[in-house]
Amino acid sequence: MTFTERGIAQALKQRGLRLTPQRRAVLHAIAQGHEHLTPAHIYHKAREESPGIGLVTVYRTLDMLAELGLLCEVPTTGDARSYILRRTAAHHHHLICADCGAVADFSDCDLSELERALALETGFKIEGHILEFLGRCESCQRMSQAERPRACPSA
Amino acid sequence: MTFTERGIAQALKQRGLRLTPQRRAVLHAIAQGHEHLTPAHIYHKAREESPGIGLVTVYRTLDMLAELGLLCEVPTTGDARSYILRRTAAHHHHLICADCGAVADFSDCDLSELERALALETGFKIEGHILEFLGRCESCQRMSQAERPRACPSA
DNA sequence: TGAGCCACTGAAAACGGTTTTCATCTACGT
DNA sequence: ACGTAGATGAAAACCGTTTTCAGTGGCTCA
Repeated sequence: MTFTERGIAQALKQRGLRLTPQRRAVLHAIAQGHEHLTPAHIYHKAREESPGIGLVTVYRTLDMLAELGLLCEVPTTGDARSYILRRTAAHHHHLICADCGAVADFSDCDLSELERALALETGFKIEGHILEFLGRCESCQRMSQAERPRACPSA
Repeated sequence: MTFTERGIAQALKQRGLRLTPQRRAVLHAIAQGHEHLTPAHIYHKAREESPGIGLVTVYRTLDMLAELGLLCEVPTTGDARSYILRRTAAHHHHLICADCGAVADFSDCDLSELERALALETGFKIEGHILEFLGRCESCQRMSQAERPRACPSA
């Protein structure tokens, strides 16, 4: 599934949903963004195009897009949820800059071996995995020499 | 660092902190639990031992324990934060049952190769990773033949 | 033993993100 | 044009978390 307006309009229509100006504004806001996006973020961007839009509509649209599989909700340890564009329908992962939120995608994880071993060992039926790398992107590396406490799930 | 009352009491004392009955109750509640624990969860369990305890104290104690490195906050896509016991000081990951929340630990992830490749490719300085497997534990597999929509980050 | 300090506590209020409710509007097929 | 179901925005409700505040109690030092 590609992220084009026509494709999306079609996907909506198939389900009896409509592509309204507000939804368009949300889509554009998202299409511009290349990092993690919080609902508030998207709300502000969308207001530039559609000033009357309410935060509620943004939430509703995000839910809808997530349901269509066009957005991913990213698991976080923070307070606010965070979405990212699902650029490809294929399985992929992210590399996230802890400072500026920039995201790089990658898809070549090979965990099938590990999955098989774990399934055998634990009796779990494994249905998926979350894999995210955390780090600092090039430009943030340059800027920062400040120290910062690190959370738990890391090597 | 091991999860014994004496060890913890000592760790607290070192920092000028105290092991109060309330904190003890929270610790016991956590020690019993073998799955993901939300603050509310812990609160209810702790009340059995220390009925007067307030939710606030639970939050404070959790913060404290996380700071001491005894708990991990698990990244989630849901609303409520979730903690798990940090059984070992070593780097490790989790296998989580989507139905009942049971957690199995494992530690033999080998992502260093992938990390190196990504760092080279993207210029990121990689500082850690999140790896969680989602699935269904043995007993939940047996119980369920109900369908369930699946979230995005999965294979 | 008493005084004072400081960590700790619980209740209540504040807070911020998200969801629900409701009356109104509007896009779309006919 | 018309009717209808989907969509909208404002306000209120909700829920998890944090802050504030007054009070308590353990510890150290005189």
